[in-house]
Amino acid sequence: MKGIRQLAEHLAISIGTVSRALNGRPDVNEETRRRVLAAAEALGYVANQSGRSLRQGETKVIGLMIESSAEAVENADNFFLGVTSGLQHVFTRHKLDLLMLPCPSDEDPCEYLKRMVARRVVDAMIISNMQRVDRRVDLLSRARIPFIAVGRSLSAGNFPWIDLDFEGVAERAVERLVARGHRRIAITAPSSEVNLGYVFVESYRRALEQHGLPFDPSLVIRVKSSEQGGYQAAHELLLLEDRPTAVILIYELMAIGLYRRLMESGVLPGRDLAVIGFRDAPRARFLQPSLSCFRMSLYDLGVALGQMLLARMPAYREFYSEAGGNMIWPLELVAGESDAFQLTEA
Amino acid sequence: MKGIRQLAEHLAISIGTVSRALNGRPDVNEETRRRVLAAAEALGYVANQSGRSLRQGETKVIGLMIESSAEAVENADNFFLGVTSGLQHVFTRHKLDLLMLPCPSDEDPCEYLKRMVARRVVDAMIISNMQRVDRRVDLLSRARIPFIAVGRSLSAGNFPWIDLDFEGVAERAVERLVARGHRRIAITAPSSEVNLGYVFVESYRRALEQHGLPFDPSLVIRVKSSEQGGYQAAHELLLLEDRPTAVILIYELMAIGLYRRLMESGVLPGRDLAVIGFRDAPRARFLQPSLSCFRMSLYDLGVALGQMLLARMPAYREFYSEAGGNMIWPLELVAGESDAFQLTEA
DNA sequence: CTGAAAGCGCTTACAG
DNA sequence: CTGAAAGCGCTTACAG
Repeated sequence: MKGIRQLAEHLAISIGTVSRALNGRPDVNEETRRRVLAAAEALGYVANQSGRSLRQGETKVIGLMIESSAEAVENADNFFLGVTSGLQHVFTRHKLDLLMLPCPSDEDPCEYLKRMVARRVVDAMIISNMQRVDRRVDLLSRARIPFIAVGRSLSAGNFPWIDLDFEGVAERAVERLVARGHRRIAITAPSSEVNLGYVFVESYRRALEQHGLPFDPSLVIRVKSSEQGGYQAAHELLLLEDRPTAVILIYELMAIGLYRRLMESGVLPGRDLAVIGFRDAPRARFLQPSLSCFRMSLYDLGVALGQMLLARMPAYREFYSEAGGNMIWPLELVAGESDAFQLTEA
Repeated sequence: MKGIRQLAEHLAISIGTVSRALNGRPDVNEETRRRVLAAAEALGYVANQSGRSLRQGETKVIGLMIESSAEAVENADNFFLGVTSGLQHVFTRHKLDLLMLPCPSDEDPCEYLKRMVARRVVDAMIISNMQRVDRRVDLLSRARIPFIAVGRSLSAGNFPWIDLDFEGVAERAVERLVARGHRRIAITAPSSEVNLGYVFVESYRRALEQHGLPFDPSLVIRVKSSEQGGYQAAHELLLLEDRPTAVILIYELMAIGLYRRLMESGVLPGRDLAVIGFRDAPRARFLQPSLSCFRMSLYDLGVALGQMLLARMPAYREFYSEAGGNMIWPLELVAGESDAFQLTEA
């Protein structure tokens, strides 16, 4: 089946009526609609998206931009696939399709986005991996493309985002460790300019302050957000003169490499060093001793992102309360054995 | 900047000339072309994709279908992000964009694909997660959409695919284990209808045969392709009456769960049980003792997939030799300590 | 309730 | 080398 014209000819009615029937317009005879739908089904007709998009000025596609940098490829823990389900749950109701736009690692993310937006392949965008200063925010704002970001950024005053509750994580982790007698608490931070690193370190600094503990820059260990980074972090940690008694990790998979390096040196997590991980990851669940970490539902985050995005789109606004511009996504502590010991005064 | 019309007005020339200049047609005055390109750049004009697609009958988009089932979300080891880079490397040359089409977990993959194809959002498709009988092959063949599959299937006589060398993996794994004195060699297989499970088990059966070993169905342990599956596999393996002395794993991350369960029972991989993993995964590199497994380049696989796909597309055929319909992708053995011991006669 | 027609933004024969 | 015009497949006021 080629186009609507062929379908109309086959039914011996006009293309206008076919279109109206297919699109559920009320002003169509029910018998006619039935015939049209049956014929479309039988002949496998589905409207050409380019034709629709061109006419309607919208594509019915939402884009999720992801970056396939070498680091991401090696280490991403399928954060996005998880979020995707939740997003689709929301979008499906409105017959919107979600497409993932992978930015090639050798292309500037902002240029890539500009190209995709200008070509009008999507009606709205979800961006993530927010940088401290992120030109994409400006780009999308100026182009008036509805968008939502997974993560805060210093860029622009006011744009919609949902970010993980790094403050809460840092606060509860520090509190928990302090309660167990720790005074020298290290933290890992990403070596890149991704904004969450800054947010996390700052939250940690404030949490220490609340407990009257000094902030020691040498305890902020900057490494790649990967298992290798975790290994490296443990390595650096072991070399510190006045070795910390606890460490808080920023990235879910770091724990695996960290454990490995610690054990090579006979340092046992949960006995010689308290470890608190970040997001609960399936891969990390098998760690021994079990890792204290924070849990969240990627699916629910996806749903929230989807709803907040649609609330910004004129065509769907009515279905969703604006619900403010942005949101801090809570994480729940999952207590493990990796920080269960009480530190005895050395 | 809205459309080509505005750009043409601004330059006081016709839209035809603007289009030709932008598309690099030779029949344009160089001075004119320069002006057009400069204005487009300055005003941020990029051709609306719907307009182009409609006129040209092609979208310049290649789709990569991925399935975001719960299992995939939990466990996929970013196979696709890795392949993506290689694909883009090939597509970029032809100004083709790669989009990932995530099939919602509650939608039938074949229906989803049908919808995407009928809407004409892509010019060609890459499909994967091939089922034993996969209706998508038929669908795409009949719709005459160029496509390539990552994986074989029993469906249809002749369609283009690249699959991993399960035969070679099974052969070399068995050979290696036999050389170390093993006679009872277990294997894990996926519990689903995914075709690679069948291929792998059959290859294993043949490899045993070559060494005069009997095929014992109880040594084929069917579990989910995940870490949890690996844990489960170890559990079942330990319960076997005549316990095997070696096991070959089908999925990269299984090793993590398997190690965990073995160690809980005081069974040490590489001493009490020989283990050979499948694809080398970053996460598995930290296993202790180090895992013998097979390595491949996802990037190179992506390049090969991209080239083979373009060879099937009339518009790009000339740049690529057809190079046969399909291909077995080799994997290289990475020897570790998990199977390094010689089995002494019990 | 239905049909005829316009037009979304582009590219491309066709004239000149 | 450039312009005017047709037409890709749709949807949607507008008549009737």
